[in-house]
Amino acid sequence: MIRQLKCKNCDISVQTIFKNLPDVEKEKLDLEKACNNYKRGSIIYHEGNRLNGIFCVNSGIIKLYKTGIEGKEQIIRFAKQGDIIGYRSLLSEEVACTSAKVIEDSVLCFVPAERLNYLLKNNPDFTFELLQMACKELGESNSFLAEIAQKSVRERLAEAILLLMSNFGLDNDGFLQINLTREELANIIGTATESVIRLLSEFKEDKFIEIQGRRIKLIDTNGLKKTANLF
Amino acid sequence: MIRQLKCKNCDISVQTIFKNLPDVEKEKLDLEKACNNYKRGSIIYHEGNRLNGIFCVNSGIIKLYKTGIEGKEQIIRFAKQGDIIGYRSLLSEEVACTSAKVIEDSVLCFVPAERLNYLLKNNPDFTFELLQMACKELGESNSFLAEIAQKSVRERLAEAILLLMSNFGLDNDGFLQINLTREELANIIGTATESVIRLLSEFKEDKFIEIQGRRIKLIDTNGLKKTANLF
DNA sequence: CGTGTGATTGACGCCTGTCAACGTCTGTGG
DNA sequence: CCACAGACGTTGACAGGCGTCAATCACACG
Repeated sequence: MIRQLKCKNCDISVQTIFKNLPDVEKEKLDLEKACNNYKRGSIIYHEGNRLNGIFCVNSGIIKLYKTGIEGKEQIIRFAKQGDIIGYRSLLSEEVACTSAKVIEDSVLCFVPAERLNYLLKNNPDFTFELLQMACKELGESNSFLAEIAQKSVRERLAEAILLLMSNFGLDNDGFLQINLTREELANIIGTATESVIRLLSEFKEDKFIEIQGRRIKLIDTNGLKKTANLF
Repeated sequence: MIRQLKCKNCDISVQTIFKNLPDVEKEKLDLEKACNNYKRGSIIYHEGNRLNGIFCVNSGIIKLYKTGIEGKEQIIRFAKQGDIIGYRSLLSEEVACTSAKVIEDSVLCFVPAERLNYLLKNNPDFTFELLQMACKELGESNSFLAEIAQKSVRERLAEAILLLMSNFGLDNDGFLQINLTREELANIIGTATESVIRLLSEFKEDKFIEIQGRRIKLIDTNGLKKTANLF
């Protein structure tokens, strides 16, 4: 447990779903929520768990994934500063359809289900914003589905790298601001680790990227776009 | 244009998202909505269109799909009696991310955006139900994503047939109550038409199904479940 | 220094997409 | 009523993308 963060003063650059709540609601929220540190590798919740609240990401990166045949992970999405996780299961009143694992040390604020339900009942604007968020996520999920179903592994990897760029950005040296293992990259696009390794080497030869361990430096995004069949 | 259907008396067996609205709201809805007949093959809206309302399916079947490279369709989902379509784009304030095409003659009720927004603003319960629906759909989309990314074409086809069964049911003779072309089946699971044809023949030889033109009769659902790696 | 995790490379072969040819059926127009 | 076009279904041949297996290397950590 770290010092309690105050929603009212929450100064993270990316705003959260709670940003438009009146101050009085934020204060009530502060009284009930719990903020915690999570180390890389920690599991926030497992697929099949029944959640009793949602988590708001104050810092760090979480991966949400489903476990398929023989334990192979399929990464569904990432959550970073300002995102919330667990809301889908809670709202649809189903058990969690993904597991959530920390891939970069994180601080998460836990909001109990009762408080969320209270907000939903008494703040129509809040509910509407959540609805909008869910619809956006649904659109992304649908797009991703079509990509995976129709494109080759090479195209998908190029596109995944571009997506990671637009989600997490580049640092001053042009490196992706998220570092994944080869296996995690493979689990985003649904392929084998070895395939990712071979294709990354090809992208390097094609001068699209440079590689330093897990860090990927973007050199030629247009080349990647062409490879991914995007225009 | 067919005779106006009345939400208040809407007697379709599957209830719609509007079911819990107070009668007074249903009456207002009736004054503004427009009901129409659509023939097989009609396009309701195209990917990229900006929608100015949503459609409620009174009867028939609609397919929602994205168009990929070289015009290849990827079917995202089907909508049948009681479902609504177009709400995702409208709520997220984006252009339509799919096209909607009639695959079985349909009657659709069109609800203008202004009326929907009015309902969202004044009926918190309605908004919440919509939120729940979006979250459920998101869960399905995520599951489907993992299936497609990780399973072989054979497994996916078996699973798709089972999904169609649970969505549309069987008639008295055990036939799926939805008839798709081989190409449409292929576009659900992201494969080539020829592959679907070959695999359907195999499933027939394995005594999982029987085939009469486009109609598929389920014989051994457990066999299909095993083939799909489901338990 | 041993252990474990992750990265890499090579060999191998099957699944599956593509291309081409042909059959079947339906609706349309002469 | 027949010819024809067009959509859909089927089958075969073929190649190559990509998954799998196995061996080796690199690196961190206790």
